[in-house]
This record gives sequence, structure tokens and C-alpha cells, in this order.
Amino acid sequence: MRLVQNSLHDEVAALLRSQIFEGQLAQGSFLDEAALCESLKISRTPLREALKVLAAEGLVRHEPRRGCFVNQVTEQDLDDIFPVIALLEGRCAFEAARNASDADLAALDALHTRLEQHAQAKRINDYYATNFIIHEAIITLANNRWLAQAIADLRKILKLARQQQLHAPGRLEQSLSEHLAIYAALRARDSEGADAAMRMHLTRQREALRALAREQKSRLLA
Amino acid sequence: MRLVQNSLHDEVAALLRSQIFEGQLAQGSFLDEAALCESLKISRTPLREALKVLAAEGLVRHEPRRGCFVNQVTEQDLDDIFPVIALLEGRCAFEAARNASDADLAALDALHTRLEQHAQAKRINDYYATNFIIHEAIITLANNRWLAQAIADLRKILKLARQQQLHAPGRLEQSLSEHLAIYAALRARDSEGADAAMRMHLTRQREALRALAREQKSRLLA
DNA sequence: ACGCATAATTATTGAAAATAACGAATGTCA
DNA sequence: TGACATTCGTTATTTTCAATAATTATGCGT
Repeated sequence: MRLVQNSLHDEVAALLRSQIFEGQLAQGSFLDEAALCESLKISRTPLREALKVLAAEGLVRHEPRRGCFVNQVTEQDLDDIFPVIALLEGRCAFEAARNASDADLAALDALHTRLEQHAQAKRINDYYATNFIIHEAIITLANNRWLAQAIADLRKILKLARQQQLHAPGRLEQSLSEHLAIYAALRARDSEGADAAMRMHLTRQREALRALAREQKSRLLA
Repeated sequence: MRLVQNSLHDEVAALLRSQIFEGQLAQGSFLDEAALCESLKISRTPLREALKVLAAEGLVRHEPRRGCFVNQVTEQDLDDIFPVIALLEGRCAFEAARNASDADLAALDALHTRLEQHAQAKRINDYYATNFIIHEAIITLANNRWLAQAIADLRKILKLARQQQLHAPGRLEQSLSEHLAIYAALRARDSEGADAAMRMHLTRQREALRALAREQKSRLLA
């Protein structure tokens, strides 16, 4: 007896999505319908519907009569995506600075306190979890469904690339100070400043990732 | 014997999309699977797969066990979407100013000449067709797949709202001068200027549309 | 007799399984 | 050795069956 309200293909899509994000379905890998049906204990119809959704999201590509493949994300893609996300999240920060109530700012204050504590204690995972929550909070404060959607779409692709996201040494402190700058601008209700600080934050993040990728690459060659 | 290369559900999705854009499937209307199967002479599975794609695109919404409905776009949605598109297309103009070769600029020059001619002759449809081509050209020049994708996603929603887009009197001249400003900045390879001019263009477009909506509304009441 | 609640019926979606079509790979024959 | 044909694996589509929600009708209580 299933008492799910949402349709099966939605659940399947969500499951596949997370499997892709976690690297269980590697980039570029072929998705065998029969095999997936077997492992998920479902039939092909809902699976295929889920694959259509993931294809529309850009997570997988669909080659007619060939099947589905997990999409690959290149460094070039990251170079293209980050500036766009920076723009969009910058806009969120801009709007958030205008929309945030005192209560909202208080909530943000608590989050940033936690962020600082995690950074100090070098709890990297906790830091990034809180970091994520703060970004989400700012997006929510912008109160623009379509802006949020555009960001979410791009973040999905980013997430695909960051399966085994390593964290650069020293990045934590840098990231923290950037976040505090964003927060300061929000609290001062400085829209332009918040926008600029957020764009800076994401630009720096890309730079940190790129440095990391370079490092990995040279390590491979060594 | 069918020798189509692209899958049926893709074709169906494209067809439904255009039917939605042209208003044959009105906003908010219920999509009867059986009836659509009948009229398209296909069976339900490819239709449902197409509907999943359209749902992921935001054109239709899917209520479990209820069916699919064409999404409605409100004035509020337009207020949310236009600033985001302005931001994104502004960025395109920014990048285009850097990337455009002399040949690209020559092509743009020809397009703007045509645009001016259409405006002078008040060939509204031709004007908007050329206008569209110019926007596409600038997006292409930006050479950022993800930026283009984000814009395309939002444009789909806009298109849904603009089924019977009327054109405000006097908007043609205003639009033309804005476009010439964008072009001038591109030719001068003035990234910032192109960005600002493009954002201005789209902001004005929203204003024109809003004025039109207000007018229609008051006409309805009269 | 009227209104509300409940139960049965109907219409429509959701899932599964079967069938068809296609492409690729492999093996055979010239 | 190369080209062609056949077979196999996989995707694409159709068909069928099951589950669920909306609607309508019926019965009970007031």
C-alpha cells in the first residue's frame, strides 16, 4: 500500500537526481533503462518520464534511439555559469536589502554567528551547510519566484560538477569575510553594496575552484 | 513506416508549445489527455512524456491525479521576470561588446538598417521580427550557453503571456532609438554602455506593456 | 420536504507489460 | 578483406489494467 501523494515519476526523478549529484551515476555514464528499473523496482514508464524531466533540467541528455547519458560539466561550463549565478544572486542580495524586515535580519544574524563558529572550529561540512542556508535565505528574501528558479536551474548543473568538491585551504576564512560583507550591506539596507558583495563572493568562489582544479590536474601529471 | 529521427514526444512537446503560445490552448485550461491523443493521433505515453517536459519548462503545471493545466502568467510574474531578463540580456550585450568581430558588427548594421526601415514604414510585425533577430544575435555573440538557456527559459514564460501582445502607439519609435543606443555601444565596444542600454530597453518594454495592460483594463470597465 | 452526508458510479490519471522499431555489432560469404 | 545480412540489445510506442478523485444520486436526519 503506497500512500504517496506525489506521482512516482517525481520521486524517481528526485532519486536519480540525488544519485547523479552523489556520483553514483557518474558523468557521461549511460543510463540503462532496464537496469534502472530493476534496481529501483519500478517499470519503465515512470522511469522514462523521470528521465524526460531530468533531460529538460539539463542533467542528462537524450539521444534518440540511443538512450540517456548523464551530462558532463566542463571547466568552460563553470566559467560560463558562475558569472551568471553571480549576477542573479547579486540581484537577490539587492532585493533582499530592500525587503528584509528586522526579524529577517535577526534570523540572518543568528545564521552568521553559526557560520563564524563553524569557520573558527574548521568544521568544513557544517560551514558549507550553513553557507547554503544563508544563500537560500537571501534568495527567499528577494521574493522573486523566477529569479529563484533561474538560480536553482544553474545550481543543479553546478552541483553536478561539484560531486567531490574539495575545499581549498584558506578558502573558509576568505568565504567567511565575504559573507560578513554581504550581511553588513544587507543590514545597512545597502542594495548596491549587497549586490556587489554577493557578486564578489561568487567570483571568488569560482577562482578558488579553478585554482583547486589546476592543482588536481598538475597532481595527476606528477 | 516512420523514419523520423527525433522522438515523437519531442515533436509533440514542440507542437503543444506552439499551440500554447498561439493561445489555442488557453491559459489555465485543462489538458485532456484522451482528447489530445485523439486530435494528435498518438497514444498517451508520448503525450504524457511531452507534458512532463512542458511542466519542467514551467509552461504547464501537473496536479497529481488531477491532470495538466496550462499555467497562467500574471502581471506580477511579468514584474518579476522582466528585471531578470533585463539583467541577463544586459550581460549578453556586455559580452557581445567584447566578442563581436568586425564582420559581426557589419551584420548587426544591416539588421539595424532594416529595423529602421520597418519602423519608418510602420510595419509592426516586420519590426518585431527583426527586433527578435537582433536580440538573438546579441545573445549568440555573448557565447555563453547557460546565459542563453536562462534567457530562453524566461522568454518562454513571457511568450505565454504575450499571446495577443498589442503594441502601444509610439512604442515603435522609442524601441528603435533604444536599439540604436545598444548598437552604438556595441560598435564602440563599450561593454558597460551596452549592458546599461539593453537593461534600459527591456525596462522600457515592461513599462510599455504595463501601460497597455492598464489601458485594456480600464477599457473593460468602461 | 429540504439539506447534508455518505456511498456508488464514472471519468481520468498512473503504472505496467507487451509489442514494434531501430541501431549496432557480429559473423558469414564472396 | 570488405560488404552485406542477420541477430541481439535497447529504446519507442501502444495497449491494458489499476487506482484515485470528482460527481452524482440516494438515504437519513432534522
